[in-house]
This record gives sequence, C-alpha cells and structure tokens, in this order.
Amino acid sequence: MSSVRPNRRREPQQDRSRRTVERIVDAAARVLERDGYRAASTNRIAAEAGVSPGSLYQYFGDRDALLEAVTARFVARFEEQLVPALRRAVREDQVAATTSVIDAVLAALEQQAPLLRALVARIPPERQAELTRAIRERVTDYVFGTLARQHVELSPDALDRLTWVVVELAQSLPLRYVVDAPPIPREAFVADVARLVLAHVAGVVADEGAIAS
Amino acid sequence: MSSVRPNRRREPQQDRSRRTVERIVDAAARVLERDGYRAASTNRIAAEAGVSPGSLYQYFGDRDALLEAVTARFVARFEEQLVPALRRAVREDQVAATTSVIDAVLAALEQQAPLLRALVARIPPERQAELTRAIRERVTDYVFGTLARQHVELSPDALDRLTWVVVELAQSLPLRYVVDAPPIPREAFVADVARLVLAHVAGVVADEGAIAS
Amino acid sequence: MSSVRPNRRREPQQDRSRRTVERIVDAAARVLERDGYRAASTNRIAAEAGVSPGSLYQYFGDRDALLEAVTARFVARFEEQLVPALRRAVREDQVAATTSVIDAVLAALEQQAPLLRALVARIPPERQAELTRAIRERVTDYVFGTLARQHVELSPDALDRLTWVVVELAQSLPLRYVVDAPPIPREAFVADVARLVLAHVAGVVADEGAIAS
Amino acid sequence: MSSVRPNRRREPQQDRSRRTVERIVDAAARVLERDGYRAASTNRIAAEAGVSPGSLYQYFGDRDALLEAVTARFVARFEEQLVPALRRAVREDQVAATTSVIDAVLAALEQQAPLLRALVARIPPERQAELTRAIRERVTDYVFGTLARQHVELSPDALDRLTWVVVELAQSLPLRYVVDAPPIPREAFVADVARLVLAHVAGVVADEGAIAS
DNA sequence: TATGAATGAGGATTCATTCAT
DNA sequence: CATGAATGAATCCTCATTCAT
Repeated sequence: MSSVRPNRRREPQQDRSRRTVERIVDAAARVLERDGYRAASTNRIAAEAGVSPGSLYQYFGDRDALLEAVTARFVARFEEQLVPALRRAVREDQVAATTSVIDAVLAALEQQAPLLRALVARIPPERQAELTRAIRERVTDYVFGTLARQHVELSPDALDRLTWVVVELAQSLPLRYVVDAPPIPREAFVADVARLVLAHVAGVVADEGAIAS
Repeated sequence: MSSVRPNRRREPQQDRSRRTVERIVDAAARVLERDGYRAASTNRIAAEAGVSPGSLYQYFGDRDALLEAVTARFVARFEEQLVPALRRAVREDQVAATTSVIDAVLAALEQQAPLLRALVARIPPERQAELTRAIRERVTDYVFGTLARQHVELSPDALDRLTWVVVELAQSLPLRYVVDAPPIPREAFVADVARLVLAHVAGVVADEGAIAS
Repeated sequence: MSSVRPNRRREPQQDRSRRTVERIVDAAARVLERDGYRAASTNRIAAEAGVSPGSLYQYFGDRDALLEAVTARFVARFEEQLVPALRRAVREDQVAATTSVIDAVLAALEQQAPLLRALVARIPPERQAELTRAIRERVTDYVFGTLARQHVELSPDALDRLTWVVVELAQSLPLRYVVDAPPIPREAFVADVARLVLAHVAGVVADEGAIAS
Repeated sequence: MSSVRPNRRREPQQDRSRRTVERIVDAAARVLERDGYRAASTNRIAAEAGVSPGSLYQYFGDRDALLEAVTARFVARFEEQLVPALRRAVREDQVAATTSVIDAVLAALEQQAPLLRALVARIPPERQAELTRAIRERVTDYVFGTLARQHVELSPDALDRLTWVVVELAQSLPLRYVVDAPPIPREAFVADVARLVLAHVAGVVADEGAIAS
C-alpha cells in the first residue's frame, strides 16, 4: 500500500476531483481495451477523459502509476465478487465447494473480460505480476486454509506443493479459458477443472498416506 | 511465410548476410535478456550487434519483424529439443510417455529460461500469442494424436475438450514453473503434472463411458 | 515605480493582506535559498507559504513580480543596514571612513549571505541588474558626494571615472568575497580594499594635479 | 575533461557531423545572444541551426551539455587570444607588463562582447562559475608566477592574498567594463586598472617589508 | 477574498526509420 | 551492401496561469 513513489500526488478533496480521478481511470481502461498498451499514451488518455494532460499528473505521479491504478481497480472488482463466493463455499461439501470456487473465479474474470484481455494480452507483464499477485494471494489463502483443515495428515511441504498446483489450476485455466475462449461449454469446463482439482488432491493425499505408513 | 507485411525484405543469399542476420538476432536476444523490452531499441540492438542501424533494416522490415525473429528462434530451438522427445515417447507406455512429455516440455523451456522470462515477462503479449501458438500447436498435435489412438471410443467433442485441458496442463503449468520458480522440487513437479494429466484423462474416459452406456 | 506591467495588482490595505504578502515573499526567499531558482515554481512557493496558488496572483501580477519583490526586499534590508554606516562615516577622516564603508558594505552583504548567494548564483541575471543597481546607486551617491567635497580640484570627467572605479572596488570585491569565500581573513581583506581605494584616489588626484599644472 | 556525464554522446567521425556540431553551437550562441537564456530551448536552437531536435541529442547529452559547450567555446577563444599576450608580457618591465595584461584581458573579452553579455547577464551562474573558472585559473597562474618571481620576500599567505586581489582586479573590473560599458575612455580605464594593481602590489610589498624588519 | 482544481502550451528527450555517401 | 548522420513525430511531463465555487 505504501510504495516508495506515491502513485497519487494528492488525495482528492472535493467532489469534483474525485469525479475527475474516476474519469481518468475509466478513460485509461477504455483506451487500453480499445487501442492497446502502446497507444495508451498519457495525452491520449487525457483526451479520452476530457481533461488536460496536466490534470492527469495532478493525481498520478507518472504513466505507470495510472496504469497501476487501472490494474488495482480490476483487482478490487475481482475480489469484490470473489470473496463472498469463497465465504459461501466454506459451508459446502468438498465437491460442491470446489466447483463453486472454480465457477466463482471464472465468473469474476468474465465480468471484466474485455479489460482482462487487454491487461493480459497487451500490458508488458512487469505490471501483470501485480495483476495476478493479489488474486493469487486471495485464492491461495482460501485453498491453503481449506486443505489444511481437511487434510491435517499432510506434511507442510506437501501442503505447500498441493496448494501451489491447485491455485494454478484454479487460476491459470480459467484465465486462459476467458482469454482464449476455446470451444468448450462453460459448464463442462468448470466440471473438468473441478474434477482435475479433486482428483489431484485425492492422489496426493493417497500418496502421502502411502509414504507415511 | 507470405504475410501482408513482408517479414524480410530479401532472403539472405550469401553466407556473410546469413551471419549478419544471426548476429542481429543474437544481439536482440541478448539485449532483451539483459536490459528488457523497453531498452531494446533498434539502435541499441544494432550497436550490440556491431552493425549500423541502416543494416538492420536491410534484413528486417521493421522493429516488430526483428522481435518476431527472436521469438521464432526461441520457438525453433524449443521444437528442436521437444520433437525428438515426443518421438521417443511414442514407444513408451501411457504413464511413462506422459511423464516424459511433461519432462521434455519443462526441459525445453528451462534450456532457454532467461530469454523465456524476458519474452513472457517483458514483451507486450501481442507477440506472446505467437510465442505460445507454435509451441501449443506442436504439443496439441501430439496429444490429440495420442489420445485419439488410445481412446477411439471418445466423441470428437470430448476429444477436443480433453486435448485442450491436457495441453494447457502440459504447457501453462511448466511455463509458470519456469517463470515463477516456486519452491517445489523439479521431480515432484513433473510427477504432479503427470498424475494430473493421467487422472484427468482417466476421469473423462470413465465419464464418457458412463454416458455412452 | 509605475512601470508598464504593474508589480502588484492592489496595494494591501488590511493587515491580513500585508501579512499574507510577507509570508509569500518569505516563502519565496526560503525556497530560493534552499532549493534554487529552478525549483522555485509558483506552486511550490505558494505551498511553502501555506496559501493557494490563486492567492499568490492576488498580490503579484506574475512570477517575475514576485521574484522582484524578493530582490527588492533584499535591497531594502541591505540599505537599512548600510545607510546609517554611511552617515556615521561622514564624520570620520578619509582613511577611517573608507575602511568603515568597505566594512559596512561587506557586513551588509554578509548579513544576507545565503539569499545573496541564491540570487547571484541562481537567478538569471536580468534580475541581477536590478539587484545591483539599487545598491550601486546608493553607494555611488555617497562616494561621489564625498569625493566631490574633498577634491574640488577634479574635473567632472575625472570625478565620474574615479567614482565608477571606487564603487566597483567597494562592491565587486566584497560581493565576490562573500560569494566565493576565498581563504583571506576578513580584516585583511577590508584593509586591502581600503588601501586599494585610497591609493587609487591619491593616484588620480596626483595625476590630475600634474596635468592641471 | 572527463566529467561523469559525457557531454557528447558520440564523437563526430565524418566531416558532415563536425560541421553539424559547429552549426548547433553557433546557433545556441546566437539564440542566447539574441533571445536570452529562457528562450534558448533545445527545439528553438535546433530550428535556428536548421537541424532536427534529434540531431542535437546525437552530440549533446542534454540541454546543459550544449550550453556548456557554448561556454567552453567562449573560454577557448578567450584563452586563444589571451595566452600569447601573457607570453609577450613576460619580457616587458613591470609597468608595461601590467598594462599589457589588463589590455589583453579587456581585448579578449571585447572580442566576444555580445556573447559575454549574454552569458554573464542571462545564464544562471551555476554555469557562470565554469565560465569564470577557466579564465581565472589562467590569469591566476600568470599573476602568481610573476609576483612570486619578482617578490621572493613575500610570505606564501601574503602571496596568495595578493594574487587573489590582483586577479579580481584584472578580471572583475574589465568584465564589468565590457558588460556595463560605463562612459570612460578605454585607454583611461586600462591605465586606471594598471595603476590600481601596481599601487596595490607596491603597498602590500611595503607593508610586508615593514612587518618583516 | 481564498481556494484548489483545471488548464494547455511548451519543454526536454527518444527512437523507429530514412537516405546520402 | 554498409554506414552513420539525420530526421521528426511522438512521448512524458511541468508549471505559470485562470476560474468556478
């Protein structure tokens, strides 16, 4: 939260300025979606937002800070939608919960699909790391917690490994599904990934049991 | 080869030319690895290659064509290493073959890890699509062929779906493994992914069987 | 006083206004001393003064007017300190008076040395001319008056010439002494300059006498 | 000579480029003389030189490097003219030599008077220090050498002090004379300064003698 | 009056690309 | 073919100034 270079020069104090910030971030997202990263110059974004280039720098230290703000908003909205689903899933059985979570991740990505495509497909992924990190942390916490609770018999190492793979499955596959849009029905896809996860967890648990005994 | 914008103005016909092209692509790869995408300007690459900026345009229509050449060489080297492994795998049983293929993909990525990181982590992924496409095609062909042979009972749709998931598994996970370097032993990782694939194939086949009957 | 571009939009009539003007000029001087000419933007000065950029333009027509005000205050303070010394010097003999004046000029410069350095070393000297002019006029009046009284035999031309040189001596050398801080003891420096002046006056008077006879 | 930031990006290798560099520095000097420091933007100078802004940066790392080059050329030309005069002066007697040197300094300044005025009157004197330093060093060497030879009886401290004052006299006064153009005949001015110097040297020598005995 | 958000022309600088030699 | 000087549009960013509230 407190980076070295503040990504905002000044906190907006009036209503007007809060609206301006909103307009700028909106415009940046729009330009990214429509024209791509290279074309998303500060002047272009300012024009799209209907503000002067100077205004942009009133609120964002530099171009990167602005693009970070777009990513941050994407992540915020993603979490806004995902977290309640994770909470609901806690009360379900393992199979249902797994399916729910996969579905929720997919849905949360789909909700912002155009921007996601722009971010994944166009932004040089120095930025992308940040894009994924926040999401990954959220999912990792959940998955780790769940697995730890359900499989107390697993060694810490095995648990970490299992978590990593499960998170990648629950994240990389939905992300590629949304970005690449393969000709696979949504339901089938969710079921496939859920099965994948469950089968893998079962397999690892079985192996560890075998080793332990 | 004959796209709208010609990649190359003329094919190198003399040895000297071919060597010059090689030096330029080498230089580009080196600069990308060392200094990143933003710093990889044509002038810098020309300097690194020890040629004049003018010369660069003798062989590459524009900057993108050059960077495509870097990607192309990455893919070529990847295939050079992967294809023999795929051929060898054909003669192994299902479990061994799966493990071999995963291992081969991983090894082929690791061989060019620094450049891969540069390409994945720094290139605006308009290019990345191409980077992945060629690899994916190669692996898809193999996986599809293998699955089709071994599971003639599967419907074309199921086969496509299965192929897509398996390819993603065999590709996304190793790629993330190489790029993110999680604290998981290589052997364990390969075994995990292989298990994942096998379990999933078995699951889908079983389901389809159930449906079919 | 009534230049083409009015220095101030309105004369401060209330106490509060006068205090605000004071704070702004203080802030400008502080920023100049601390951060230099380039950094002394109107916004920065306004922030330092704790007023809004808009307020600044209530009192100063433009940036230059503000910087002129800083210079003017420097000169005013310089004079405040110099004039009493000049008055006192009138009652001393020639040698003592010369030394006193040199010493007074030096002291008056030293009192505001940091700001002086900022003004001399940082302000684009369109402004510098003004900085020097006021001081020079004051000293010139005094020197001219003194010399005219003591050497009625000098021709007007000789008097002008002598005055110019003496003023330069009494001003350029102390200024360079304060700005460059050479490794010369203050006392010695004052004595040197005084001797310089006296010797020169004596020399010119002697020459003129020779010519006249 | 070898500063941290190279003031030239690349040394010109062809005749054409040497001419371009020349044109750029010429243009910069012209713009400085005509329009002042503030107006001397890189784009303006490039336009005046009839080259593209890019060309300017082929030879000068940044704006300051270019302005330094202007100053450097001023100093070089100044020295070109001054050094022979200093050499000639060595063979003259003390009075003639002093007059010659003052005259030479003045002449060397006058030769580039418009640019000098621009540099002194317009450039923020961070740069000015450099302008003066080179000249001062040259003159200091000469003066120190001469005084040391002629007055072996002086203590090192006295010699340093004397040198500083004499150099300031031989430099500050001519500089102000050229910049301010006071209504004093050139001959008279040179004679005055020479007298000033000689009288001061004699005075200090006498004093030191008195102290020593 | 005071505020602070907004302005926008202008600045320094870069870099893909061209072209005379 | 190769060179490297030259190009110039475009980029990010600043800051003196204005103006609605």
